[in-house]
Amino acid sequence: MKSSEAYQPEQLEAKWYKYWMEHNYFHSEVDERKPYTIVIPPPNVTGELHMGHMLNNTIQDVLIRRARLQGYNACWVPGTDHASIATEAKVVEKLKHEGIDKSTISRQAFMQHAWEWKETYGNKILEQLKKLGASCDWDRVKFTMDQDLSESVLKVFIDLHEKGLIYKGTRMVNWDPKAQTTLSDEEIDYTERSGQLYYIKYPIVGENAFMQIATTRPETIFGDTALCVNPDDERLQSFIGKKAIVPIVNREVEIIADEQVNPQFGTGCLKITPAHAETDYVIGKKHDIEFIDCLNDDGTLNHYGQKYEGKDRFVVRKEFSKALEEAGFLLKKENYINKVGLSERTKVPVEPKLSNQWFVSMKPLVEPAIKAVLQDDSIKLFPEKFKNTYRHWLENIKDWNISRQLWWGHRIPVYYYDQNSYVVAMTEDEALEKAREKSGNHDMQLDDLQQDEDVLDTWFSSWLWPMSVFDGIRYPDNKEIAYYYPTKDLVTGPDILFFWVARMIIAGYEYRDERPFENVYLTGLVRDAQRRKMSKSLGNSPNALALIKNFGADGVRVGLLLSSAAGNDLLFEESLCQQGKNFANKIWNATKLIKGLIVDDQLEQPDYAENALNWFDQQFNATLAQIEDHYSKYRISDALMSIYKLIWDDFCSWVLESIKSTDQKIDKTTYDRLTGQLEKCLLILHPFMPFVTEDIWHQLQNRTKEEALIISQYPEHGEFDGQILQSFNVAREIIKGVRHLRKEKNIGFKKQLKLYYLTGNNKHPNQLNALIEKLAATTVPKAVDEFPGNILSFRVDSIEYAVEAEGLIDVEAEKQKLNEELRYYQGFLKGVEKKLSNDKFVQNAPDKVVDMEKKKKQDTLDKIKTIEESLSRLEV
RNA sequence: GGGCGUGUAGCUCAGUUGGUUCAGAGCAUCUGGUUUACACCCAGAAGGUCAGGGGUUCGAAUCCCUUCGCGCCCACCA
Repeated sequence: MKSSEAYQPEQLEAKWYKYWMEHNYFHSEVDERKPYTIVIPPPNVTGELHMGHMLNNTIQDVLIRRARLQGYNACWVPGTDHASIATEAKVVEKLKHEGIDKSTISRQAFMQHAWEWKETYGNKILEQLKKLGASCDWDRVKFTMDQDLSESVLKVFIDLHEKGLIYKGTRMVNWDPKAQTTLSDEEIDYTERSGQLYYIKYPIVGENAFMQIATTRPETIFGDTALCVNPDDERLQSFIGKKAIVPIVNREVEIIADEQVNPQFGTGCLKITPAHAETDYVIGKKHDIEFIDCLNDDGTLNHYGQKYEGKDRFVVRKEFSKALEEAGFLLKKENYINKVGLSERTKVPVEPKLSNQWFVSMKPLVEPAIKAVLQDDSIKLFPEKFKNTYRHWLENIKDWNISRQLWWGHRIPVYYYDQNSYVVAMTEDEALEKAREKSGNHDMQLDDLQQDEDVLDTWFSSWLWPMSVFDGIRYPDNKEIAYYYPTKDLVTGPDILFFWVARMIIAGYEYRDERPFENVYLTGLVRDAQRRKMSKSLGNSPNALALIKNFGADGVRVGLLLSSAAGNDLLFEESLCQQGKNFANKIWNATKLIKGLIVDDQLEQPDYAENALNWFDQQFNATLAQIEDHYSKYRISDALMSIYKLIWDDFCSWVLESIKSTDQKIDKTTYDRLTGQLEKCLLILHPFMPFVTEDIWHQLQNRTKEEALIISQYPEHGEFDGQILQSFNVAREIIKGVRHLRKEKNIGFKKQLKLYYLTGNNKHPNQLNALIEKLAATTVPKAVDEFPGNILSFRVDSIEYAVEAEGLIDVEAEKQKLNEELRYYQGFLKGVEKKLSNDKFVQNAPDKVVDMEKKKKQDTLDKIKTIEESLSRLEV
């Protein structure tokens, strides 16, 4: 059966991946070659391969495989991120299923469960990457909580602390009541939610009057400690300095004034809840207002909530607003759309909360990061448009809250020896030593030390990744970091430009005084055909492994890359992968054709074969130059498209069709050159489709393991002969012209046609006659002074060609067609002449452009002439 | 609210400093084709007022203004 001979990726891919691994081709060690390093954006250790990973890692693999072929010492370091909050959430969930509540077990016990989880599931995503063909150096797998990386993290914490850049402070932070930890600003998604704006009366003390306030969060009324109006608000000025009573709570609070209050919004009067809102906090601080925190860490109300104590904030909102209404304090409710910050991980609304946390002062660190990207281009962003976002963030950078109230992660290396005094140290022993010295109490014991309960933000380890994977933090002078750093390319999504990319740059300059990478390729998001984000809840995210199974890794890789310019979102459809798979099949079959040829030493090389092969050599070089240009601009999909067309159109449709013979016999010269050309195609395609190319590479010749494609040599792009390309284009147009006539007049391909062209025009590529004869199925193009009677003509450039067409000519139709053509060119000529007779044009336009216009005029005149001649022939 | 970006064929996008015959590619579509690499294919064709309007210029998809549409980032008003 034919179908069984089609390309079957599944077993082949497994076979070749194993082969590469067995021969250690992915492994890199320091040597005298130039390094080309990529560190993987470490996926979450809990993660599973999704479309975003596929895209992103395919691009990295393309870059690293190409570098390897170009003779660089290519090193792609894989690894995973401990992802503290995400992983901890999963482990908590798992324990819950087993009937274990996190709060009932010790930190130590929890960590044991978490590590078990990591050991069991942590390598899943890396195994999936192998299926995709990722040529990572698997001897170098790193995990952000490995011993060496953890020590690096602590070392940096200690160092920054010594530099005075880490401090502990009370700030309004984002609190996730479900995970019960703080979040950084970047870990919050704002979404619009329809809620209600409650208008509430606050009676004035000693008067029969009241203030109106508008709030979306009546449950925070228990924390109200002031009311505030704008000092310039004439309507409300008279209330300033008076006291109001918080309804139901019955607390007397002062009415103060501050410019921050917007008189236009709501009632113009703001209730101040300093412990539960950013603005209120600022105003509260400024006016020295009492802080009342009425919420528990889990989002329920505390004793300040009176009878609502223990109830969730949203339950209280409902119940308490009802109570206000019943007591006559609620004036009205309005529907109101406001933006609510949701925790990225747990999806619950974030609660602003006053909290004592660790921070990094960022301002003193950012200068080199601004310079590198925005001034001297030592780090390039692709696409460039992200520079703006990057600039904006860095120039307005805020201090980084790095403490998280979690267990899974790097525990903060701070040890308290009394309420307010602490030391920072790598180990307990070191801490003890320092604490004894600092306190003067030399009898202090380990038990007297209390380590900070919090762990560090995940990104506090990720920002060191390009250095820590080579152990460049602990040992700044080690050979590996000196060799592999700075890395070459970073491929990641724009969503973590601040989280991660910018911070890596900051850390790179702070700790090595050097950029962590040269180029940052920011991929777009993978969306579905309706432009929706891929998500589990929508169920629109295809299963990555199933895709690979259906279309082959090569097919999926190509499918993803064909339509994904840097920074552009990718609208994923399976048909893209189908296109990729079809391409693999195409090359597979081209190989089958070539392998099926029978070399006959007696045969001479036919002219048409030489024509085609000569042309393809030039075409290959010209295309390769284009491809290199695309790569240099990180236009990966354009590079792929160029290769796709080179192989499919140029090699298969033109070269193979040219050399094909009915008896499958072929001369040695042609055969050798043909396989050579296919091999060059395989080399440049290999980064995109590693499996099928490696397989064919070995099919074409019996190669030793040292000759594997993956470590072979990338072709240099040489000069190319424009003349050869130009002549071939003319020949190709002639062939297409004949084919077009055949189609139009319904002339079968098997009928050989007599082909003429008018003498007097010496541009016809005589040397390609054999090729034309073969591919257009005509006689050898014959130069004549005048065409014979019954012909159909067409023009290539300004050369007129004709095939004999006895009995096929509809004179009227031909005339009509020619007249249409004539009208078009006459109009065109008019335009050109008008331009040329415009003095201003001739004066102002560069000579080159004017000459071009003159040539245009001449060409058009020539064309008109031939058309008129054709017409006059028809008149006879 | 502040900032950035974007609108080109049915879809996804190229289109360098304004200047070749510049309006392009891939996919999808239409027409014809199958004993001999591939129907996961071959050959041929059709598709656009470059979002609308105005301006600068000898010349505008490209530069400027404006209207409309879309997207992203930042800050957030209780």
